[in-house]
Amino acid sequence: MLDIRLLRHHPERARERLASRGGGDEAKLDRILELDARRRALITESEQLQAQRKRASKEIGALMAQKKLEEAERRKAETRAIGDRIDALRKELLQVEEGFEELVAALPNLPHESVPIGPDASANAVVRERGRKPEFAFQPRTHLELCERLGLVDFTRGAKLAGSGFLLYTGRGARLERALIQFLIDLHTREHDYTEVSPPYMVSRECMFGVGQFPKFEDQAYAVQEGLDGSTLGKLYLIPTAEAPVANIHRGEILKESELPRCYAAYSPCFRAEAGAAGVGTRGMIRVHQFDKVELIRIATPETGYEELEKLTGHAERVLQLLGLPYRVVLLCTGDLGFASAKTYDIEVWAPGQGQYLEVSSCSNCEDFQARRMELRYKDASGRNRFPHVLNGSGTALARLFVALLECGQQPDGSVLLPEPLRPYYGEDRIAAE
RNA sequence: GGAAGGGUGGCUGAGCGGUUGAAGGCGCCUGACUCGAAAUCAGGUGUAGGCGCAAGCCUACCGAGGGUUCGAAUCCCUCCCCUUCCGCCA
Repeated sequence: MLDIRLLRHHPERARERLASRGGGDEAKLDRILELDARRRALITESEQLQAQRKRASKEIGALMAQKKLEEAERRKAETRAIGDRIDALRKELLQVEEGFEELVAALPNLPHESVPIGPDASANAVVRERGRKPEFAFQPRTHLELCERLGLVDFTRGAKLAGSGFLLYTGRGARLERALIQFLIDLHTREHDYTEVSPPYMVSRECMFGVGQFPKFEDQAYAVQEGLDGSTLGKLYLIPTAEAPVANIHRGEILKESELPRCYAAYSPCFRAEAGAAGVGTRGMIRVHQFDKVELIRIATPETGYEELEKLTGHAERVLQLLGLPYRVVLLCTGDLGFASAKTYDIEVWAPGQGQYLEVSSCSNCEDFQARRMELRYKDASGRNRFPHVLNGSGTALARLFVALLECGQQPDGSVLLPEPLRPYYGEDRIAAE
């Protein structure tokens, strides 16, 4: 949620920044400002009347105490009229506020100045590339072939169980997945500064609103229904990312500045309906309805928000460095930026079987956009309550990491050599060909 | 799921229709006393919104939402959460 004061005092800046996203949201500004003015006028008027009524009520109380009942009755009748007027104003205020809030909540975050301006992914900037792409003396196989030959994932039966887009990891594939989760959590909690948390995999709509997932992307979420009657449908949602529960851990709280930054690492499965994405790149495990991910969250002061973003991105990169996977870091342009984010780095890993980079992490500073939505604040040194910056990044998504590990580590004999740091977790140095 | 009891400020705990944003205590901050500290004494100590250059003024908030009333922390209704007991259950 954007700060209404910012919109009020610097509408031109807001208009320009919103326009840079290319979503046309700047067109809503005039209406928002109009509703804001009306809203404040209504508040002022009704509060003046309330003050008047409050005074009158006290006087009536005094009259009653003095047994001046007749006069008290007369005053009651007068005061009732004030009450009626207040009710009418409040009713209008409620309506105005509803429309106002709906519009403000629908505005995306303002891109940071350092974000390149552009309409879509083609304007993203590659910030750095690391690692050497492996060269093969043979035709590298795709992860699909490797999974099949090594018996790591049963795509057919996965689809039988829940439809296309659901995976059944089997045998050594399931073990590798589990090893990766363990490896990632250990990395972020031991070498980095994260506290491990294990959140609910369903959250309330308040949480979904808090991170900016709702209302805009409601069609991308799986809604859960409890029991037979349907009365609970829409109360809980399967999380599309652990960001949804974890960023909300402190919703509605006032943290102490000395407690910042708060850093959490969480493993969770992620559920995404991917409505409208059917048919496009849906084969294999690159785009699925359920995948595992380790998510990193940092809650920091606004002063340190952007340092924290670099740090967070570095933590996610460390994963790929340790696993010896070639990757690049991409700075998203204004048009490609997520709804809640002010600045995002995507980390893409090289997948030789695909001949392309796959996004395995997205590290964002949402500034105070989410904090506002979830009423998360902190008390600064001078005792003032402020909204902190909330950052999130994948550290990292697993299905695609799995793909890159297989495709990069494949050997001429069809086995897959695992990177050194992963071996203790997996228990062997390779996935041998059968 | 059933029954009972609860949800009041940073904590504890009164209030049960009127001048209560909320007694008392604890904590915290400032000052006095002290060489210093403790103890003691005095004062202060919530959040949000509106108006105002500011000082400040006003409004709302006692789990959430509605209702009754001139007036609600106090009365009524609905919902949520917590505790205990019972049931069910991984």
